Amino acid sequence: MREDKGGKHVSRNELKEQTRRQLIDAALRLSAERGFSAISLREVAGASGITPAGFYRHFRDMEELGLALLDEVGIILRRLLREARRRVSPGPGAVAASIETFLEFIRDNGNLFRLLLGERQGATAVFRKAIHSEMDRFIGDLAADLEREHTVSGRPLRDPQLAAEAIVAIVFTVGAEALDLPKHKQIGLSQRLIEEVKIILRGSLKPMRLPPRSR
Amino acid sequence: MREDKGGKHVSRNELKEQTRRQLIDAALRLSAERGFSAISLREVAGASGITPAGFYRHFRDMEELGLALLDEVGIILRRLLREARRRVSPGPGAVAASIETFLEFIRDNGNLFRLLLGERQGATAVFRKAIHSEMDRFIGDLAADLEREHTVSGRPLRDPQLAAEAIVAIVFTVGAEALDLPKHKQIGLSQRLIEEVKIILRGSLKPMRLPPRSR
DNA sequence: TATTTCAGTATACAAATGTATACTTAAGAA
DNA sequence: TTCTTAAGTATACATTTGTATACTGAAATA
Repeated sequence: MREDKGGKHVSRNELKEQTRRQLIDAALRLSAERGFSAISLREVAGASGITPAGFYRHFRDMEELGLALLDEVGIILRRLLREARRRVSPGPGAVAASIETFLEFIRDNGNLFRLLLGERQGATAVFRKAIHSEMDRFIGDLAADLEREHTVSGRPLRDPQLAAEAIVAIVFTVGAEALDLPKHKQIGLSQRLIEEVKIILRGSLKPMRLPPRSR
Repeated sequence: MREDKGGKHVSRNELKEQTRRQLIDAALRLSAERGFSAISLREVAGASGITPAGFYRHFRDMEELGLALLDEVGIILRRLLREARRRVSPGPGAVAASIETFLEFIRDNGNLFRLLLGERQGATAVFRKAIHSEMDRFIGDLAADLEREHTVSGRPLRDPQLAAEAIVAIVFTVGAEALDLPKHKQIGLSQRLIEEVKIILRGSLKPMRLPPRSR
């Protein structure tokens, strides 16, 4: 049995949960460099301080571990939107503030985002599907937010879903670039990102009613 | 030695080039399912009909093979823009036509695009860098095109580079989705894609000069 | 206290991997 | 024609991989 270092009475479930976390964290850490699909079951087990066979007490295989990681991504993404809603008051400057919040989250959870972005095409079909539904959910939530709150000078968006989709595509693409950039180079990136999101919002506004033209 | 099937006089260089192509094609074919980083040197060699050691007569390792694949991607991308310029006359409907051209190319070269998109975060740093410069080049070319040609009702774009960046992000993101979708489901996707690109172009237009407002 | 449960260990094995070495054999040069 | 070059082969080896089996010992349960 695996011993809890120093401690006494540790419930079995607690101990198991603890090991599970180690597996997840180790996988996350290892996948940062070469990507999740390139790391092996044995590596993860080793890095978590258990034997390869022990791995199977927690996950059937690496794919199942991967799905567990994706669950975490989902949680982070939802927290991200909640947080942004809490901190960012609508009005001018809201876009910039939201983007900053997003980039901050990306920095704090780099490895998770790397997983999300890196395994989007690779890996198995199950994996891809899981990632897509996570992204779709995020897009849907963002669309709802946009619909509810985003009106520029009283004009609502014509198609919040479409705008959300475009914004997410760009924000994630640029976010991925930001991930392996030294911090001082990220500033310019976030500026560009903000501009691009504004472009999308502007382009999504319902057209102004033009004053009737005299002929 | 490897024999050319049936034929007689085949120059050594020809034969080598032929094998090289087989390696490249095999790698492309194999990487379609699990992603390039998941395929082995032996697999590629085997699928090309040569022994593992023979591989080294062409590439130092898998990474070098990968870079050769990326070169091909670059060629395809440049051909894509050239073709689009040739077939699509400016004016209304140009966006839709360009997108259709793009999606067609993606379908015809699915595996190459999969490589480009799938390995964007994974793999080694060298790889990532190569992909990024390929993409940047594409963005630059597109920006030049936009600057030269895109004026909607006489209004030019404020920042073609920014618009191009946003468009490429979206087009590639959606294109990646399209890759593993049955053909009949791709139609809706291309509609959405067209809409989204239009949003960006609209949002990028230089603001109209408003008629002086009476106070 | 006696019994059961189960997270983790120890060991083993076949398969696949990247690479090194010496070789064959046809094309090309002398 | 003889000699050289080099694309591809044959073989071998140490590593790493995923997985199977029997096990240990502490926590949970009765």
